[in-house]
Amino acid sequence: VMILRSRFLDARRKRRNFSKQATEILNEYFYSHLSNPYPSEEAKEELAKKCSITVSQVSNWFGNKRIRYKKNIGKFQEEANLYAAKTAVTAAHAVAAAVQNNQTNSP
Amino acid sequence: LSEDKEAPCPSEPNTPTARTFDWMKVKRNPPKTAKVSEPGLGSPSGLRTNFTTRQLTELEKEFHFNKYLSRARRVEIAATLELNETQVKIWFQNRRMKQKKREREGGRVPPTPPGCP
DNA sequence: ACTCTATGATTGATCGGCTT
DNA sequence: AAAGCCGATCAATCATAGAG
Repeated sequence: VMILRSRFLDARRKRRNFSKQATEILNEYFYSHLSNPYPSEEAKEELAKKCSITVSQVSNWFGNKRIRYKKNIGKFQEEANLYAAKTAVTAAHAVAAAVQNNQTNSP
Repeated sequence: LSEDKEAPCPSEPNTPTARTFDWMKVKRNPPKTAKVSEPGLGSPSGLRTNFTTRQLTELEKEFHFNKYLSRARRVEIAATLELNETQVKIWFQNRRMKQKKREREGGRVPPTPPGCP
């Protein structure tokens, strides 16, 4: 029975927490998209690059975050308010800037 | 300014931030492992089946032989390992996804990157 | 040093969409 | 109409890193 556990004991063993900065970026995205925290493949790639982690790790992070968030919304209330206030506006401005930048550009 | 498009708030129209969106309400149906018409076998409970080492070893062996299973082969495997055909089918599906994920992300980087004490 | 919580990864199984 | 596959996700769990 216990030997059945030895089935794994592989990668899952040596785990490293992401850098404080990476977590910051992921949380900013999560809370600024709380209405629909499902980044597209492209968004995941971008986040992965910014965080210096793999796309799979980004997927794992969002998967865990979503499940754990809805499991106990109250526990994340503070964090939610913190990031929502800090990034919501910034995100909107970023989008506007991107659109404008896209228009004035012609490669 | 205009508001966003989504705002499914059933109750509690209050709360400045952190509203309840529908993705937070998503609930998955419990696993239907085993058939109701097949008594005495497997586990009718809606619990996640824990595959034994023997089962995993056999499945893995078969996978290396064929990435895809034929109906006949699936029936054989299922009988031998005491699993549903569905479980075997799903296992192969997940295994293929896992394989693809590895190939995609196996873009070596661990040869000599960070510390190696 | 130890107990308890936070967190990354794994995986059997589900959901929706598309193909055969 | 039905069954299989894909891609994404869920949900429970494992094992470890970190807080107290």
